[in-house]
Amino acid sequence: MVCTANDLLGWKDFPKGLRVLLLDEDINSATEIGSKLEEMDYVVSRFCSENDALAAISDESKGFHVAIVEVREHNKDGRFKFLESAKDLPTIMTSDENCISTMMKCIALGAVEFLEKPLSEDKLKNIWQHVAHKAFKAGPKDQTQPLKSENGSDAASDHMKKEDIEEEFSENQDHNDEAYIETDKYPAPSTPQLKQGMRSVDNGDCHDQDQTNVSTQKQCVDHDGDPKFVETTCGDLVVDSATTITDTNTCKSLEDGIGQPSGNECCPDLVIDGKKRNAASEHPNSRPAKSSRRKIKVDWTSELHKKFVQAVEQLGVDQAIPSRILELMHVEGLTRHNVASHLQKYRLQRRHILPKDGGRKWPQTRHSTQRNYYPQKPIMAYPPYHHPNQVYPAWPPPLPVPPQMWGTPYYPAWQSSENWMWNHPYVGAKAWGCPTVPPLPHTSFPQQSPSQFRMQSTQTMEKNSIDNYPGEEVIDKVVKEAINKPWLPLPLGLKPPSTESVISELAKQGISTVPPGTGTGTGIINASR
DNA sequence: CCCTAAATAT
DNA sequence: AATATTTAGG
Repeated sequence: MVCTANDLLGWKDFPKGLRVLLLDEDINSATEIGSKLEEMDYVVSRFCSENDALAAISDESKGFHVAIVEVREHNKDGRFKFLESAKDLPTIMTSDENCISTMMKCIALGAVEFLEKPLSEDKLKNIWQHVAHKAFKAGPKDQTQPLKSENGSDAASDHMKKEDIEEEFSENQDHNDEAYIETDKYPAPSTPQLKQGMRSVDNGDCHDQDQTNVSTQKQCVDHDGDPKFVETTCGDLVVDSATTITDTNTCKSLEDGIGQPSGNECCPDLVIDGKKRNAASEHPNSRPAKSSRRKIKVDWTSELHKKFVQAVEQLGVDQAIPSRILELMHVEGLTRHNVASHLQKYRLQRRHILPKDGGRKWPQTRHSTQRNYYPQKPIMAYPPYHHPNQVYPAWPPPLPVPPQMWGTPYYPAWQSSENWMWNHPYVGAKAWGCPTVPPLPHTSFPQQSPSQFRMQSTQTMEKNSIDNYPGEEVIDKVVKEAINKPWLPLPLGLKPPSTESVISELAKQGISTVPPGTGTGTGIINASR
C-alpha cells in the first residue's frame, strides 16, 4: 500500500504500527529481525516463501507499508520477481551475501535500499523513512489507495476488532504510554485497512491477517494464535511434526566458539553443528520499546539445549550460573533470565533424576566454591545406573514409548530425531541430568573411539563397579596423568576448559597475553559480551 | 547477582 | 499437560 502525506499526518505515534512484510528463508534471521521490529512496535508479517508473500501483497487488506526481503544467490530470481510485483511497496533488500550485481539489480528493480545482514536495530528502526519518503512523493492526496474493498464491509469483524483493541488498550494502560488515550492506538494511515491491519504489536504479526498463507496450509496447531513463538515463523517450514528446527540456511555458523571438539566424544556427529538457534528478541542495548508484553518464549531446542548443557559442563555443574552460562552459550538474543529459568528447570530435573545422594559424601572433593545444588557428586564418577537400557530418564520426559525405544529421541514427537542426539546410550550431555560419562567400559559402545577410554585399562576400572566411585588415589592418578600428557584425551569424560575460561583465568592472574603456538590452533574466540 | 518456589502465561 | 517467564523473597 502507499501512504500519503495525509496519512502520515494523521498517524499518531508514527511509525509505530508500521506494517512490515518480512520475507526471509532463514528462520533464525527472520526471527531475529522480526523480534527487533516488533520491539519497536512495528507489526510484522513473516514469510518464508515468495508465493506466500506475493499473495499477501496482492491482498490489499494487508496494507503493508514496507517490505524487508532477503535475497541470496539461489533465490534471487524469485526475489526480483517479487520486486517487480511490489512496485508500490517500498522494499528493502537484505542479504548476508555481498554480491554487488545482485544488489545492483535489486536497486534497479526498485528496491529502496540494500542492507547487509545482520540487520541491527539501528538499521531497522529507520525503515519507516522509506514509507515517509514515498508518502511525500505521492503527495498529500490519497489517490493511490486502491484500498481494499472486498472485505472492508463486514461490520461484524469490526466488532470483533473492537474487542481486541479494548483489550490492548487496557493492557497499555498498565504498562505505559498514557499517550494512547483512546483505542486508536495505531491510527493507520488509511481508514479502511485500519480494521484489517490494525493489529497491535502485542497481538503480533500474524494472527488473523496471515490467515491466508500460513495458517491455511499447515494446521499448525495454535498457529494463528501464536505468532510469537520463535519457530512459528513461516508457513512453509513449520510443520508441526516435522520439527521446529528446520535448518533452512546455514548462514550463521559464526558464534560457534563453543563447538570445540572438546569433550564431545559422545556425539561426534553433531559436534559442529554450528546451527545457532537463536531465540528471542531481547536486546539489552537500545530498547526503545518497553517490551510490555511477555517476553517471547524461547524455544529450547535440542541445539540450544545442547549449548546450554555444554556450557554448564564446561563450567562444571557447581560453577554454572546463569551469567556464565549465557556467556559461554554465545546465543544472540538469549537473556540471562532465559538461561536462569532453564537452569532452574534443569537442576530440578537433575534433582529428581539423581536424588540418591544416598548418604554418599564427597568431602574431599567438595570445593568451597562449589554449591550444592546438585544432589550428586559428579565429575569423576560413573553414573550409579549405567545400564545402557535404563539410564536416567531424559529430561524432556520420555514419551509413552516402549522401553526398547530407549536411545531414540525422547523429545516431543514434533522434534525431529536428528535434533536429539540421544541415540547413543551414553549421551549424557544431551539428556537432562545425564552424566557426561559413558557407562562401564566393558559394555560395548560401537560409536565410541578406542582412545576415549584409555583409562579403562588402568586399575581405575576395577574400582568402578556399579556404584563405586573412584577413590582419591585414583583421582590423583588421573589428574596427574592428564597433566603430564595433555595431548591425550581427558579420561572419564572430562573436558578441557574452554578457551575463554582459560584466558579469563590467566587474566585474573595477571597474564594478559598468551604466547603463540600454545593453543591447539583453535584461536581465540571473541570475548563474551 | 544468584537461588527457589510459586504464580502465570502460552 | 508441559514448559517458559515473572514475581517475590532471601
